[in-house]
Amino acid sequence: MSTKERILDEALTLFSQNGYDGTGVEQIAEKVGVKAPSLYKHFKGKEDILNALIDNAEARYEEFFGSDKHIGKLPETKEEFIQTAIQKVSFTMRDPMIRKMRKFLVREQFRNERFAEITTKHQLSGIQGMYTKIIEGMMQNGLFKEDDPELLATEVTAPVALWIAKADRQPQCEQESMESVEKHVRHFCDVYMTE
Amino acid sequence: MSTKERILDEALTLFSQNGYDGTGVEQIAEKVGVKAPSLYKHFKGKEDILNALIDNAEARYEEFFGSDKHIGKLPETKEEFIQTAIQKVSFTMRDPMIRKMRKFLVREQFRNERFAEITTKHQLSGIQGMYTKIIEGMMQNGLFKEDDPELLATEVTAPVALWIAKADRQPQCEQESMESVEKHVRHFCDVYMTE
DNA sequence: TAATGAAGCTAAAGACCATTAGCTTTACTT
DNA sequence: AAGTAAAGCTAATGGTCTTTAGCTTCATTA
Repeated sequence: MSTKERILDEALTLFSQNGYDGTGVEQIAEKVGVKAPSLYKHFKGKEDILNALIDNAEARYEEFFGSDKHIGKLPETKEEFIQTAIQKVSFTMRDPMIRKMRKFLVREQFRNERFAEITTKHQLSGIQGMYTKIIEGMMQNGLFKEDDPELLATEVTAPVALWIAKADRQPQCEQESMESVEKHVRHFCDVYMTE
Repeated sequence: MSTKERILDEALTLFSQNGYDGTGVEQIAEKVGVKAPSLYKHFKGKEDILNALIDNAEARYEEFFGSDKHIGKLPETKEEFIQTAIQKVSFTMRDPMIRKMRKFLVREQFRNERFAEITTKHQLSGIQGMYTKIIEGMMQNGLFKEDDPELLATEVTAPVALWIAKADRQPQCEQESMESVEKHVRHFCDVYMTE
């Protein structure tokens, strides 16, 4: 990993922990194993690092949710739907990179319009759009009762988003959150899926 | 309003806009109409202001959700449930004080455990607890089908929380969010309420 | 081999910021 | 009327933080 990438990596870690204003360039440099002025060989300034990170966040979004590839094959049974859903949540909640990115966006979402938009994309449009398509497909296959797929996508993903946010704040609740998620998803399936 | 209260008021406004680290004591003083050193006649330091604000947030939570008073009388029809729900959301989304408090907590939730806990209370326990009791009561009155009231409370409140968060980030979406809320609540009632 | 440019370093400038010291005013109390 | 305490002010201190200037090293290339 190049120094430039290492700077971005450590900056993201620190920004997600202490926020942009709460992080000094010296801290970033120290984590990278370099003195602060050396950062300026790679970035024009502190804000340039921030902008590079948000560029990455946007690119990551496009890469992940830009095409329909990430949907994969549609679940064919209720249990398969539940299992893949839980597994996705567990991964999203625990993966260090995704976790850092999420906390970073939550912290900096009010900085300007661009941050706001990208946060909405990551937090709402992306995952809800994905589940809209999955449910739509499964509806056509007769696995879901006829209903508005977008509405159902919101209803299944929104509680999950709140529990993930809680686990980000209070990591000791991670297990508890996962249990709530499973209970919720099962209930959702009982209500909206066909037998 | 006393100077001390005015300081807290302006500090909350600025902290919700620019964050704690992004706000200088001089800015607070200027909004109050006073020079920065005068703040120290009322608070021991900048962090003391922050702590007073979080004390207020906690007190406000206890006052509002501590007793069951805030539940009021149970809705007696589907339409009444929908109307009161929408009205509560509209108020919560638009009231300037509540909005500032919410943005403040979202921004500072990772500062320490106390902030994390109070944010969870405001964002999850409070409103979900309220709806758990409302739905529970209405279930006993035969207006809701038999189900787990806590689960239903989560399912009706979580999407609302996400739309409110979106409207905080992107105020131009406020109307759109309210429409989504209404659509969602109506769908929720169609599914879980008796005829 | 000489030249070049990338990437590091030290030292320091310059801005900003929270806080303190010490003075003044004002209002209330005795 | 004298005393006192609250609440404001100016000036300044000490610290931190971002950024720049200028030097060194080293690898690559002409």
